Amino acid sequence: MPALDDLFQALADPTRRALVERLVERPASVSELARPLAMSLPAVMQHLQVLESCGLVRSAKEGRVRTCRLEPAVLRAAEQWMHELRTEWERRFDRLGAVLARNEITRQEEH
Amino acid sequence: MPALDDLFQALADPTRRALVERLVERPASVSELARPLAMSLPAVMQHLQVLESCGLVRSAKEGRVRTCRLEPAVLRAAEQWMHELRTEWERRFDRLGAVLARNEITRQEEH
DNA sequence: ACCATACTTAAGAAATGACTTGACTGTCGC
DNA sequence: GCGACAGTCAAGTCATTTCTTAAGTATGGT
Repeated sequence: MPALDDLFQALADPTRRALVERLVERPASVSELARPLAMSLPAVMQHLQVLESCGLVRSAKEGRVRTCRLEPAVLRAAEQWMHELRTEWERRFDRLGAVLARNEITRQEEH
Repeated sequence: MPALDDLFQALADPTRRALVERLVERPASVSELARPLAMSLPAVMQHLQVLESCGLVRSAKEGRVRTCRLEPAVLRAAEQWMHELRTEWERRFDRLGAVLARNEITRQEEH
């Protein structure tokens, strides 16, 4: 699933996670997003492009200011991938535990 | 949070996600994991090292075979990060919706 | 002892990622 | 019109990632 590639890749960078955490509060312009970050404006733009191309962020330009907003639908996909993985693992793990417990009982009964 | 850096970075690669999805079923040896993959064994080892160094996978060597198993605790951290982000966003979004609706009513009452 | 199995290590090629600076392009306010 | 502001484009640099091949180390079976 190449969508997950891009999403996880996007979230792997601390600057981009900071942008996302900032955007969760409210939409913001590019320079507003750049202000607290210790890097050039083009660098921030590149991060925003990554976030936008994986669908996490939408932006629109009005006059000379581009406003960015979060699009959480994609987050849900990743959240679900991890959730299914983890619950499936726990399901198998519990079953394994049950098997081990049963063997333990059986072994005791053999004496 | 550098732990999230490493975890998301690890999950951004489709080969590594495939390894994780394979390991969710049951523990496996290195060559067992490598068999279905179209790449050399050292490449698979490197992927496993990435998974191990972010805490997603544990492995132990017995005789000449190294057995790898999944460690889902770290998954939970990422799952939670995304979940909190998304629910916080939805909370703010709902509140915004309420404000807009109230303004709409107010505007209608003005007529 | 000998050979195959199961990794392990090291070194290097090719592609990608995360920045930088410098030069531009549009808007806004006066 | 003109300067400042908000953003954009284009190179170019440096580090990291992903994969390769080749050679080496244990371990297990006979």
